[in-house]
Amino acid sequence: MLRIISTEWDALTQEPTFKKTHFVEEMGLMFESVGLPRMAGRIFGWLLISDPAQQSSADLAAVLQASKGSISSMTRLLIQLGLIERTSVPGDRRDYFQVKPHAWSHMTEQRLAQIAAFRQLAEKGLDLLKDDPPFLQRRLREMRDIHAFWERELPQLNQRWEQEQAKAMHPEHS
Amino acid sequence: MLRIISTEWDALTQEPTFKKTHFVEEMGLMFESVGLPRMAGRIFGWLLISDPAQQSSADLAAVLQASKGSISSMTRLLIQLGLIERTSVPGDRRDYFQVKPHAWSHMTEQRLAQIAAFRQLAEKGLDLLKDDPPFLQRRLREMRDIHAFWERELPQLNQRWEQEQAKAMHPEHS
DNA sequence: CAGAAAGTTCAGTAAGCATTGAACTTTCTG
DNA sequence: CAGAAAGTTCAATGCTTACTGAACTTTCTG
Repeated sequence: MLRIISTEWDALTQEPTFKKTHFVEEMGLMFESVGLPRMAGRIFGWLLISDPAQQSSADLAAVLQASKGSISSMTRLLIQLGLIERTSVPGDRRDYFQVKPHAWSHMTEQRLAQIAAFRQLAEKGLDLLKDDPPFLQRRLREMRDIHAFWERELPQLNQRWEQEQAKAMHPEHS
Repeated sequence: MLRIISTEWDALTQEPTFKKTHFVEEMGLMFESVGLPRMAGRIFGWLLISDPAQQSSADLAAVLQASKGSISSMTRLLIQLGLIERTSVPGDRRDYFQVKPHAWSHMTEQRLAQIAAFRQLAEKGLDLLKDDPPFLQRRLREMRDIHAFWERELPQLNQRWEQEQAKAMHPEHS
């Protein structure tokens, strides 16, 4: 049996190359640094470089050496975060997962919700200090104002990104 | 002994009011939701509403019911994050902590570093797929492009904020 | 409808990390 | 310089939470 051993031909074997494993692990660490489970990062990382782009639970479990249960709960989390989606194929009992197009805009919305929460908390704090001298309120005013600023500007920026994307898709309209 | 019991007069007793405790706890949860230790959030929360704005380690330990060790390591973390700073008073052995002015701009820089890391990781991934058909590369191109976009735009937005702030401080120059 | 394959749930385990408390170091004071 | 107060470090602990594996449910096939 001839077996081609190369970092380039792993599409044939569907075994992750050393470099690809490394990429997957890096994404795992990245997710951890943002406070998300490492395994969620691994799954997302693999779905970014896998061939084909759609991978079943069994595929993921095999490649990432993880249990079915872990794959199940982490894919659920990733779907909830809006980073991946589930696709099904007629005549195939299995579900497939793939990274969701425009996943990152969705991430921006999540971020925005966080910013809004911080602004609201700052306002609660200001209410507690409403009878205190202004210089004691400064800390909280700064917190409130900058978050209100981001809350105002980020959606606009996101919109601009989406417009630019649309333009890049139809360059003949420019 | 006459003891004034009121939610408004706690500046005299330096005991946190129920509402203030609640604020502190909320900030703790907020920090957790961003992947930071809850105690760091509590400290930061208290420093946002304390009177005076400067608080010693002993103050923090007493108000937050935490150990000296915990205060020590969490203040170190907050300083490293750029959220608080240490101030010393001549003729006073103690160190005081206070929220750092413009702390949030510093947070933006941290965020920017994260975005840059994501863009770089996307580029690593693209390199792994450089011999694959373009449609397999799309996932990573999108990730790379949007992060490059934020990397370009966020600093500008931050600059605009700082300018607006400077203007608000010297309205006579407008 | 029986059997099998796919997927989910959940109790138990393991690992990581915040937190404590005690020992240690540093810094100031009389 | 001795003593005390402030602050840091670090080993041990407890808690949270990711992860596993087995039992269970669902969905498809012959």
